[in-house]
Amino acid sequence: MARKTGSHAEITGPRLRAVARDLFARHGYAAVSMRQIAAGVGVQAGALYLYTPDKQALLFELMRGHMDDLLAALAAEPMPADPCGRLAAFARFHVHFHLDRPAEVFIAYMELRNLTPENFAVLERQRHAYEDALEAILRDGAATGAFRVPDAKLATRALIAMLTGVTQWFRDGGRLGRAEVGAIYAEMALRAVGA
Amino acid sequence: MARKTGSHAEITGPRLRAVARDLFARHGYAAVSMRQIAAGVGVQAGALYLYTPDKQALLFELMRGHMDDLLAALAAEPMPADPCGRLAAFARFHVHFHLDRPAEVFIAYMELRNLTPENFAVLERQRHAYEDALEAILRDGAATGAFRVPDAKLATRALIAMLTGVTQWFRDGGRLGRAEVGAIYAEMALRAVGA
DNA sequence: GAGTGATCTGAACGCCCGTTCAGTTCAAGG
DNA sequence: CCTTGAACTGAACGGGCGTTCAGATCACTC
Repeated sequence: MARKTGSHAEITGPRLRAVARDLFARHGYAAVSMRQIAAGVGVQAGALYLYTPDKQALLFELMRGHMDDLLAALAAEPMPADPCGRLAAFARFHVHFHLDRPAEVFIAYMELRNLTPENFAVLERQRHAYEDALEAILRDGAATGAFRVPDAKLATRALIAMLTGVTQWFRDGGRLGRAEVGAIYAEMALRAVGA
Repeated sequence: MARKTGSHAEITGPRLRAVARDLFARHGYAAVSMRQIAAGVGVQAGALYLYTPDKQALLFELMRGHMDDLLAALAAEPMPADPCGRLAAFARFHVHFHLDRPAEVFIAYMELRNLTPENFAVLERQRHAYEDALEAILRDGAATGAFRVPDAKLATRALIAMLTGVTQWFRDGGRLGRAEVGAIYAEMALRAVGA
């Protein structure tokens, strides 16, 4: 009964990843079964293994892909020369990027402990690379006197936590729009480091 | 082979909760089995049901207990009269309280989606009550002109996310001590709202 | 020292898990 | 029209899941 009309690898593959992403984000990696994912794709569980070696790879590829996108998008973001402008740009970028990908963000922050140690190490490196970009901005600003930060590493983590938190409450169609929210967060970030 | 020497309900009950807390925090609720918890307690799985009606209740009681403690501790915290002093006190309180309970904090932020809807509603009310305490400080400060916050609700969530983030990186014996970290976070919180 | 009841074991219940694979279907190429 | 092979099914594998419960054990009371 296989090979129904209109079923192709080019459709099933991406669909698998989309379904897995949404289910992992909603219920958590450990609580989602391959059979549930298969049902969402519209296929039997066995067929999933034509598109992924196992469940762990499905999770890892989702998370690594998200971090790849994040790092690439940050690199492509136009950055002003002065520390204040750069911090504001970073904050707006971070807020907008994360608001555009709520499912991926949820997974990226919640499922780290479900990665194998080797896969976890890869993600840690990527996360570190991203944090380094912000830390560099803060160190620059502290050096030029634009910012007052007692500890650049602490401030980096504090700001990222603050900015990422936006995904936990923001809903489209609410009281505030994305641009508005991004601007307010950028302003709070600047003030937090004494700009 | 039951009723070994030295086995008592007063020991097994609390021990069950401690083991469940640590395992839930480390591996996640969905990934931990009752048999694993029983092994940690030093008992067969069936015996756990003398101390909890089911796995869900175990999770819920841990989370509700944590929020009860949080709200009670906040109520008992001495608060200055002026908004700046209150915000600084709140920030230091939040950082210290959360650093003292890393396992509970992890569970409280990661396992909300594994609660039944009724249990989730209870936790939501408690979380809301806690956020309201901070929001009241920000509104007071905004009213007296001590703070500049375009949106008190947004600022509340931003600050709580920033402060709670401390648990994700702080380790005892590291470069910075608890009091130091609490002071820096308090300073960043004050600046973030334009104090 | 007999009896009681709290405490716990160990086996079982029905069910779901991730993964494998022989076999079936069918669009496309020759 | 026949062959091929990509795409998929459906059943099975061994194992773990949460929960229940009859029965065993033993500190304690009287």
